Amino acid sequence: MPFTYSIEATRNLATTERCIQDIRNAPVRNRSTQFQLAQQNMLAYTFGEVIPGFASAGINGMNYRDVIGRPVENAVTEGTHFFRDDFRVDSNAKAKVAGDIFEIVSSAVMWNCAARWNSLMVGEGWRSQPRYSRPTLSPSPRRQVAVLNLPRSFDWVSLLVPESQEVIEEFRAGLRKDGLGLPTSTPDLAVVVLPEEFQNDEMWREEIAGLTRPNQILLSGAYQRLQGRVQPGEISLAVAFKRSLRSDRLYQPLYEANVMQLLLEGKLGAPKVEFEVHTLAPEGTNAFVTYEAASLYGLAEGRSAVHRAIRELYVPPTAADLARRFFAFLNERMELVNG
Amino acid sequence: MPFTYSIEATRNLATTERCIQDIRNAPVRNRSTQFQLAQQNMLAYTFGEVIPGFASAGINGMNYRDVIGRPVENAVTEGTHFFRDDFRVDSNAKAKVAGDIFEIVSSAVMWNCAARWNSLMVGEGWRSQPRYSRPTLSPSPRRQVAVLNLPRSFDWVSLLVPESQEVIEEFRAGLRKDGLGLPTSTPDLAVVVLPEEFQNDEMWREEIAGLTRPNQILLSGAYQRLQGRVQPGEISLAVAFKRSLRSDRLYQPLYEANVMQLLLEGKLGAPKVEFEVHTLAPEGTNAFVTYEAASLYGLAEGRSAVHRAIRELYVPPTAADLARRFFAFLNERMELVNG
DNA sequence: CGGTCCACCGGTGGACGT
DNA sequence: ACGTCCACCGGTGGACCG
Repeated sequence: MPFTYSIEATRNLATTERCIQDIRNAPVRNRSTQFQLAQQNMLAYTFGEVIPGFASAGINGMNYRDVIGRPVENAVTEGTHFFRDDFRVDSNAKAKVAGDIFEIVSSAVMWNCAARWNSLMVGEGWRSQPRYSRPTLSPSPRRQVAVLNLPRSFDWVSLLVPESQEVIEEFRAGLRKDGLGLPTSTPDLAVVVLPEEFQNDEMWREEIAGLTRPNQILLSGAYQRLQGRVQPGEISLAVAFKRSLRSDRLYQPLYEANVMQLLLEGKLGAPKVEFEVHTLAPEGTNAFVTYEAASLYGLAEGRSAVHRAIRELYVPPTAADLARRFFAFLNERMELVNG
Repeated sequence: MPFTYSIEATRNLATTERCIQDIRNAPVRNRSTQFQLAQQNMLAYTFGEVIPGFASAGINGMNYRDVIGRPVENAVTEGTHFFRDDFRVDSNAKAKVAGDIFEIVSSAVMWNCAARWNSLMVGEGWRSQPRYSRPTLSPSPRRQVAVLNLPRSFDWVSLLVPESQEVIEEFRAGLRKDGLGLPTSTPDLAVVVLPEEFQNDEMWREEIAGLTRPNQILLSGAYQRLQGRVQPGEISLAVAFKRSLRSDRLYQPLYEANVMQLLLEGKLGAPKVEFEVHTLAPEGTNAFVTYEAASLYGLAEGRSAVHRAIRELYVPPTAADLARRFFAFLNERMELVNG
């Protein structure tokens, strides 16, 4: 499965494995979709043997926006090849798939970073290909992490150990008496401290070679292994991925960060909740200003150590930059965990 | 200008007044748009002599979703008439225009409600056509209101009197020292107490007959008259309009309501900030749950009188329902203003 | 008049439940 | 198989600025 479109590779695909599915004779009720962008097949096609940042220097250092755009590009090439002038997909289809791909590929990059990091933490040394500078934090198996790409409809509270969930539940019970609530949703990705019971599992130290369907399932299902096993202070990082920004599309992360900070810092005594937003097209500077907003919870309490709700709006230039930055983050943040 | 498409009316339009503008020979840079939905012309065409809720019984009681959909429907009819098979607009064009139309038409309905309300408040009695039940609050010129459809890029803080803006500025200055901020944006619409200097102006008591271009300008520019003249406690209602909902598109109002509550209630001593969301297609019940969220500011302070950030998610069945509900709101809320 | 910015939302691929 | 739900974002018309 090639990163660069290959007519030979495409020809060898079973129709169910193709990036474009012709559904003109099996339409979805109430939709006019003629061709589907089979997003999981697209990932397997373009990234089946490639994880950016852990591939060739050419890909690791390639403009990340172009890397992320490649699956749709390849799919359109395939669709045009098979269906010529009949082929058409709505811009909203590309938008949806491009967004999911940015999230899934970035999660995979961070998954491999975590694998490499964990391998160092258990005393296996620092892998050298491709080369990243070795973190300086003193290794400890207790400082391993898990990268969790969280699914649609998720509630990040379900990651927490039962005792912590109960604290939140009691708090909510009080609110419910007044017809109020404080629903939680989710960031796209969470980095958590690897619970003790998994610290000898090799799977958390294995870099994946590509986003084959089995590896997609491994990464997208990883969260299930950790539900109910994370301490409030062990949610080390939350990330929202937005391929491009619009001024009205900035607020789900901003709001969720505020809620996480109220519950984790305010009710559960956790240290600062690190929540960041990644994008490839910020479209102006307004978003950077919006994300300077102070965390409302800290403000209202009149605390001295008020901080931003969103720690940073990050625009990864290349996959290698994303990886380097994540290693640096781990090197700093994991010092909080007793080695 | 007919609510129902009329080939005769269309024929009499100058090309600059048409709902569809052919820009194939004058394309916008970096866009592939062939035909523009001229939204202001569309409003003038379909609502030039009609304000729903203040029109015929047929329109006032018509499904509001259909009312709001009419301008795009008429425009597509026009485009098909003039350009046959060449005519095409992207779904995102319809989406943008439909959203703005929902906002502008709903603002016009509420503008006329305010006019009728104000006329009662200055002692002119209760207009009877079309019939709405007479509010019971005792009339006072000081209880007049202004309905402000706020523009893109607006900052609601600019409505406040200078002294209040200064309080907020000082608060922000303190935050800036730590590299923090608390930027404000805006609801789509604000209902404010009419400042004393305007309480004899007739314009605030005049119902408009339709959304002709001059009337569009009157309504969209009204906010300029009140900037710097509103007391913190006089922002009576904030509204966000969202024609349809998606789970990720709920949060700008939710966040902005929280910020307004922190600043107006917390820093400026205003009573409860009423912020609501209107939609025509909630798509499930999830949004109702999301909007049960307690206001974070009140929560953190541990106050007794905690309330929701968003008071209600409202789905107007008809324009008459929207009008009735707004009259009822004014009847209740304006009691806070000394008569 | 051209370029930039703003905030609009509907069409989507996949997960899940019946 | 089918229906419902979820959260993805890019193409827009107009305001504003130089």
